[in-house]
Amino acid sequence: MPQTPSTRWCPTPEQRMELENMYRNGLHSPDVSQIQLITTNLSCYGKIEGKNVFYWFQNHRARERQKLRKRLAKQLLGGAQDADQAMNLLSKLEAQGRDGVIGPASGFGISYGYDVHPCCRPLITLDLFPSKSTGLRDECSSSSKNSSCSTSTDL
Amino acid sequence: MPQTPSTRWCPTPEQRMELENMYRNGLHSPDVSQIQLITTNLSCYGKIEGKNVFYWFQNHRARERQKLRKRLAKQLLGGAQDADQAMNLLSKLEAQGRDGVIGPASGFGISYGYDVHPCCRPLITLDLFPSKSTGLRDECSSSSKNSSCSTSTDL
DNA sequence: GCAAATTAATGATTTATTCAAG
DNA sequence: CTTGAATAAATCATTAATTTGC
Repeated sequence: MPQTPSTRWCPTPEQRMELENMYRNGLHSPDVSQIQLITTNLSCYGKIEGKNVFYWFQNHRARERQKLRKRLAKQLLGGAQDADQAMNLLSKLEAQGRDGVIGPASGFGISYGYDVHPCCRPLITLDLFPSKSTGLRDECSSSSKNSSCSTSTDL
Repeated sequence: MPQTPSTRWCPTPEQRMELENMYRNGLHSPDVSQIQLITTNLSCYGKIEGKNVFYWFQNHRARERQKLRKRLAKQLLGGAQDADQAMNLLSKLEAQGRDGVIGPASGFGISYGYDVHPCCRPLITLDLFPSKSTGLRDECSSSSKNSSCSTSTDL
């Protein structure tokens, strides 16, 4: 390697402070002209380019969000309230389901054997969607994990 | 409210993950039999009913659509004024950077004496986000702490 | 105190999504 | 069904903190 001539931008404290202030003040996704303006103004503190600003905001958004999300996810593990108005539409569903062919009898409308087993295997890619995958991308990568689990998959 | 009378379904992380995976894999609108199958399979992770699955997909569709729509509206409408906005961001930014904005920032190299700000004044609250504010729903918006500063916004 | 080694932060790239146009 | 536009998520890579042994 020749020089490794400072391959990546390193914000000065002033630059960082300004950026953080802007973010805190509500500027989370600056558009191009805003980025240009920011860049111009921050350049007096040191070398900086538009893409640096762009990346900074992108990374900051992502990391703030991930930080926040982790906290919420770990703390909020439960929370049920509010009656479900769902019943209304559910009737529609049930009606359809009745006409359906699959379930032996167990309509999925109400009640169920709910035991919170950590037992089953991922069924993510079960063959639920037959009409989608005509080779645009590698849709169902992996998959085929169809692990029983009471699947009366008699499709 | 120590009771939370289980009025509303609360997906387990596994259930949510599975649902999101299915959605991502292209299943946006499962029909009744698919919903039945999903419900049966996910029930091993905890209590779940067909209507929950149905509503989950419905809400997820709506929510995704809203998210994206918001974004588009923000960019296209907000930037339409200058006609310069709806560009490819990065290419523009890179071009800007390559053109050299100011100079090789002489003086922020390795020495850790970050006292390099004898030039600019606070530009934190410059008028970067005047009327767009992107605050369609989240963000704190507000801002507007425009501290005079007389930034000649001469970009 | 100081550097080599290790770990944590964070800038920059790549990848996978989304809905909508064509 | 394919492609366009635009991320945000995931990942890679390099810089800064820190730990450690001397």
